[in-house]
Amino acid sequence: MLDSKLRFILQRCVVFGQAKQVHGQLVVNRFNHLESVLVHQTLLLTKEFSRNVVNYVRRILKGVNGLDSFSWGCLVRFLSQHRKFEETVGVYIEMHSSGVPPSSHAITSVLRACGKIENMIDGGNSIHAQVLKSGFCGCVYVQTGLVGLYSRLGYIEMAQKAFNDIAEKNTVSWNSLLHGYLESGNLDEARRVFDELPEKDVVSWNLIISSYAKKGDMGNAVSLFLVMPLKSPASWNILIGGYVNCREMKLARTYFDTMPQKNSVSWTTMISGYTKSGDVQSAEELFKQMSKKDKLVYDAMITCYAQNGKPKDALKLFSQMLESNSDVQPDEITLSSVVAANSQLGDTSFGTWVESYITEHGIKIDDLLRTSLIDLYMKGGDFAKAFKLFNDLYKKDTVSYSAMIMGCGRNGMATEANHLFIEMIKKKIPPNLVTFTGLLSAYSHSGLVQEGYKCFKSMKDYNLEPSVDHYGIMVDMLGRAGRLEEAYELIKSMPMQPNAGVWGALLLASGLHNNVEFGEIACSHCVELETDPNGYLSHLANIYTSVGRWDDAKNVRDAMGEKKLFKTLACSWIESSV
DNA sequence: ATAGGGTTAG
Repeated sequence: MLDSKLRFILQRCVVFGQAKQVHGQLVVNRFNHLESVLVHQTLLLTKEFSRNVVNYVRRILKGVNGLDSFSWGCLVRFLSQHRKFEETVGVYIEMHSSGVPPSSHAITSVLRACGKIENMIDGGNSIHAQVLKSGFCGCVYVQTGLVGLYSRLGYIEMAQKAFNDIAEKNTVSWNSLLHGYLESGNLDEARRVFDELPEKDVVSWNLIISSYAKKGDMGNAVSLFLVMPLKSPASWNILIGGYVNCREMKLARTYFDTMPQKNSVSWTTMISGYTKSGDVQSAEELFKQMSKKDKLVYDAMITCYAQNGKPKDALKLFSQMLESNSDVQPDEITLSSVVAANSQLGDTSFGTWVESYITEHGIKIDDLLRTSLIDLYMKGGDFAKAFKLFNDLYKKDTVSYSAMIMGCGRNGMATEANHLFIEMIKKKIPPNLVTFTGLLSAYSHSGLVQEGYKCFKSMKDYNLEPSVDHYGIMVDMLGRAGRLEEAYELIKSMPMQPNAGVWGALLLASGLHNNVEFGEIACSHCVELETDPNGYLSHLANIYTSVGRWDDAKNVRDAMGEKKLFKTLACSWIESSV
């Protein structure tokens, strides 16, 4: 009787944020057995993740005498719900080694966490073994947790086996299996499971629809969407996401505008869609309309600016994010975009700021953030720092190698670039177009034409088709070396239309070697391709001057600013060059 | 159990 009254009072107190005072009273009055209620209530009422709450609960758990399976389970579940998966596993292990038997909540939560961590199959297996010993092997929730674990880690046969063992399967069990087939890419089998599913709920529908949407099969996605009996906001968001992936922003917008209950996922999806299609203005409009902005929306908008050549706007928004006293705090994802923005501005000093910010706020530096820092330091010429960060990478990949090689390329460090390239090939890390941009510019800056040529030719060995930019670098390299004829031949052999950059490289080289013939050809193309031709024309005029053709130089200078005149000039040059 | 944010070139 007393207990139930106390329980009630306790709950009210926690609601009013007085957990700590109540806890003191409990200890003084030796009502320690009620501490688990306190833990439970505290965690239940904590909607946002809070480090303080976790520390507080852990302190209580450490102080509790005797086994409190329930409280530990609450904490494990809390961590898992807030996506702190490594910590979930850590606390579970701590609980286990304290001799506390796991509750079913603890098991399902830790299984979920294992499924979200890469290479956690061993951990998952040992928990599976514990389940078999624990007496929870007949519990649907735990068994379903096992299906989910194997599904997420990609062991679909194991998932199917765990599923078969469930005596009374519920919809969640079915959905977990469905998820497994979708993850393994077996859409046909997934569809079979879906069709067999006795009581489809909104998640079953969302799962199958999202797999069609991910594949870009919007026809199937929409027709299922239309017939599903009850739509959740997620259903709408899945469709919007599907259209975003197909770059069908108009259609995405139609669904976004018609959906009855937009949530912040809907807004973020739209903003990142506009980011990818370069429509900063539409993204900005949506962002401004949003009333309650969460961290992910801020991230999306900062990235939008950073990826669309507006690094200053990215930084402005970032400082707004820091100033707002709400609960949006930057993390490693925010910072990777912010660092990228600073790289564009060439502000290396920012690196120092970020690094101290990271230490102060306990943000973990992951490989993506590290890669953006590498780029920042390489651009700023702080090679020692960049190489240190590079060596600290947990897993070096195409992007991080390319960032290094690009940095070497910019700074004419051909030996280092080549060394890095050989290393990545040895490690079977596939190079991409960016890698070769870096490599070629390294050779170009060092005047290593032979090596550059070989490198350019080798692109096809990696199934890479050189882009306009690669041709541009090659033309620049050959041209600087005085091999203008070859450069011109290369341009003529291009499978795509040369752009102003390519012709500009030839023009520049013609200037370096006072070559009128190629200078005229190159200039005429540049003039055709660009709206403002004066820079090119002045280059050409200089070439004429350098060979003593004063009249021609004067003609060209007169033509500057007069569209008609240079058009006629351009025509005559093109004719004469054919 | 389903839906949203990140790094390398131009």
